[in-house]
Amino acid sequence: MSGAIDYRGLVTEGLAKQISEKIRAAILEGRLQVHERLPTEEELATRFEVSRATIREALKRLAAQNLIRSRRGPAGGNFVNRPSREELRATLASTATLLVSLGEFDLLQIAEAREEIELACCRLAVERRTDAQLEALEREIDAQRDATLADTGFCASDVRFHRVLVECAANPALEFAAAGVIEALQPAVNMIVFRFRDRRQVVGQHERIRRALENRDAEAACAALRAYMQALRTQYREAQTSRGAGAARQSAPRAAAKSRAHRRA
Amino acid sequence: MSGAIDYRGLVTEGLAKQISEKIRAAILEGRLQVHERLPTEEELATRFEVSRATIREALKRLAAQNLIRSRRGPAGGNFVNRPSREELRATLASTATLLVSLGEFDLLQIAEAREEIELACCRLAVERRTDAQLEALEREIDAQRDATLADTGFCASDVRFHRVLVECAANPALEFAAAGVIEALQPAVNMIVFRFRDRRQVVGQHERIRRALENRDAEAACAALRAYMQALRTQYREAQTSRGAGAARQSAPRAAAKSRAHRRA
DNA sequence: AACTAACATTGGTCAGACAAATAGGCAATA
DNA sequence: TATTGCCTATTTGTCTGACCAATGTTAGTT
Repeated sequence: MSGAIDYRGLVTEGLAKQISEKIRAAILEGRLQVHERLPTEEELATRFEVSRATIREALKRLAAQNLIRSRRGPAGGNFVNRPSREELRATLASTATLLVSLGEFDLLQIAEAREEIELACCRLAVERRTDAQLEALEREIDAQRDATLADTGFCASDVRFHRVLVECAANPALEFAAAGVIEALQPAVNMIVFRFRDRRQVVGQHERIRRALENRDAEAACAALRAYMQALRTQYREAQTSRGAGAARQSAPRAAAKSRAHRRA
Repeated sequence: MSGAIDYRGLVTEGLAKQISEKIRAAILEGRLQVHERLPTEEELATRFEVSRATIREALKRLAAQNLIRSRRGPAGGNFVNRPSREELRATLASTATLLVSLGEFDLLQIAEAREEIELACCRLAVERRTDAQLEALEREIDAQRDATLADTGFCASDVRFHRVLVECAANPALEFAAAGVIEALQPAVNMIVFRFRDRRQVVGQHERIRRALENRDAEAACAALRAYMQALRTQYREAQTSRGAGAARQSAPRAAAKSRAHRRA
């Protein structure tokens, strides 16, 4: 009969991977506290009965996830890291950017997701925004009014404006969810914006949003955000259609590289 | 004069890290296509003028991010990975779980974020849901009605129900944003739910949501979701207050471990 | 007391070797 | 013919042992 043997369950993964999983689990389950020091690499090698090179490969995996940091010297070693907000935001944004560059998301879908999340933020923000945040928004608006500002600088300021808007909602979890979606747009926006963006319109909508937050007027804030997103969507569509021919030329080398590549996996 | 020397720009980071960044950049910028094969470790070592061990540590960093996969043998090598949706969801959920376990997020904040995002999904879902998705929701509801289902199974089904709900919105970007926030709750919910969860109430609200999606009634769907979240919040609060004494006892060993740990960094 | 130099500890890198997996070719066998 | 066993080349996985580099400690010197 065919069910007589359990074909699965073989441990085929490398030692380094297994070890990194074990340490990772220890961190996630709290058996290793933040800022606690791991045993030295030598001792880990002894305890796991593998060589130090294998331990180091395992530790590199964790370091890549910012779960540990390492220092040399007598007081050195490998320490459990407390990931900072900024690092996590960067990780998230990088993942999201990768997804966009692989073509997993449509720009219009991202815009829709942004609209929904930022609308929620607007509703919460009118209650919770601080004066300092209002000033931060104002600073970005001022920066965006500067006609000598380069396009990349304008886009960066745009992203910062919306990041502050999300922060006004005073909900780290929502901030976390929004970070990927907002930052993922930046490179795409940068590619499009150089020709199509109407700065005055954008600044005007930013100004409307800021004023609505100041007056704690949720309706006005949402309306302004909707207008902003509507304009953004229109610009995307214009850019997409007008880039049709250029995009085909640009993507040709990639296709060639793809067929040349060894794809034996 | 003081500007004669450029004091910055010293490379203090390890070779492995620098190399992994270079390869990572090549992937993100499209110079390495998905499924394309990297040079062999030996050749990379030659080209970068480092040892193979260093190359391997660099590759491990990328492997930890699921950017590459490796296979042995003549047709083997290191290949650029196309991250699957499922892997990314797992990565996101793991990051979110870490944040929760580090106490970065309050459960009530997560609930608020979930409510906002899932409300948006409900509004979109009533227009876009498919019959297959309705059936998937129905299946989870049936599973949740089974009184013999263990608590962990009930929670898992609950998470799946809401995941399908998010999928109904037919927006991958929104799905991406929601994944972390929803899955981050699972372990916390598991810890709380064993005593406090009223299954019938949960199932009833799930049923209301499903029916509202079936009838494409956005108002009803949102109302049911709000009720679900309200109940969840109440349960959190009950659990938090009633766990006051027990939590103190549970956290004692951790505090001891913390003071015992070498925190020389 | 303050500075200096040697020392010990620990991660970072290197070199070379062998083990293990895997594809392809080749021959023996039913 | 089709299957099986075996050999070989290639590439990643792991091991060993060594030395380099950073850094806190400590003893010695001024």
